[in-house]
Amino acid sequence: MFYTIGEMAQKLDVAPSTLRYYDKEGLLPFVERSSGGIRMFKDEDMEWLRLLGCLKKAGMPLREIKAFMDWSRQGDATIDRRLDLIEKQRQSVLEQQKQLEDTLLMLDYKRWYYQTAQEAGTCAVHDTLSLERVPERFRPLKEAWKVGE
Amino acid sequence: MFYTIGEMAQKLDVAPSTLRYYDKEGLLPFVERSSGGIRMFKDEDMEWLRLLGCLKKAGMPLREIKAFMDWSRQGDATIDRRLDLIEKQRQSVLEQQKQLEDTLLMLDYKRWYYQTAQEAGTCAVHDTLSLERVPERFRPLKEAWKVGE
DNA sequence: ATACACCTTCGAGTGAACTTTAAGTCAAGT
DNA sequence: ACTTGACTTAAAGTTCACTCGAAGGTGTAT
Repeated sequence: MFYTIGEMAQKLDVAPSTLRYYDKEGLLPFVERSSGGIRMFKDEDMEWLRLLGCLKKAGMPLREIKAFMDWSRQGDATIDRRLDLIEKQRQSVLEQQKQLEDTLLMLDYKRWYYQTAQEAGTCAVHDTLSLERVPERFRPLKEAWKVGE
Repeated sequence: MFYTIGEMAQKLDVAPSTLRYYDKEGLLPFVERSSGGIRMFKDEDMEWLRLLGCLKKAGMPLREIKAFMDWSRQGDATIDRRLDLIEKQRQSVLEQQKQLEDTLLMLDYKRWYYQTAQEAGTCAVHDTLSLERVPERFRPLKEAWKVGE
């Protein structure tokens, strides 16, 4: 079962031009062509494309994704390098998770801040708010950051 | 206590040119200048800059961060819009967290895959590996994705 | 007073990841 | 055979977030 670039793009929710761009950059060396030159995507191609999307969302640059792809095609001699790359990226994801947690706490604080201000009709309520009326989870944040407005 | 752009950049671990760029884009309307035109950063400016860095790492474009900054300076009439923006970004962070968790599971699988391959000296071990020798946490992944190489 | 490090603006350049455009080809339906 | 819509390429354009270079000003130490 084959798909055209448009069908595959729809399945993956990306623009066809994006897939052409990836192909041009050598990230899709496996896609076959019809006699007329039209790309024919297979179901198994989607696995690699999903992995690609996953790595991309984790912040890996296309150049590194390509390196991984190239090494994969070179066989067992590149296992070490591939493992290194995976571990490097894994570390990066762990750091990003920590970062997002900090950001979420901050956003939760801001949300509470503006919800409170909305009810009062003014941000000025926060000037006259004693510390014990600030939810506990936000207190370390206020101290470490002194986040006001 | 005032800091020059270089000192502030060092504190925040960014390039001075980055801070000048942010200023040019209207993200730092509060920085004062000496009589000679040199930027004088205050300690409290760092709070906003840290918030900025936090939002940036959460994927918020500078244009939206600027909107938030502009609204903040316009006073209580913009509380609703600010709350909307915060909630939108909070939602985006929650989605990113889910995404990173998926990616981490995938990277953990790949790590196990290549560690196993490294010990065996070849990726071919995985062809002859029965399903019950694949760690349990990776099995749903294999099924949903059929991730091989 | 002069040296020196660091500051200023402005405009141009960079790199990543697409996206669009133009000119043309392919394949299916009538 | 012809129309139509989706495909092809190459090259140029876009957006984002910086980053750099040139030419000149600032401020402090000696």
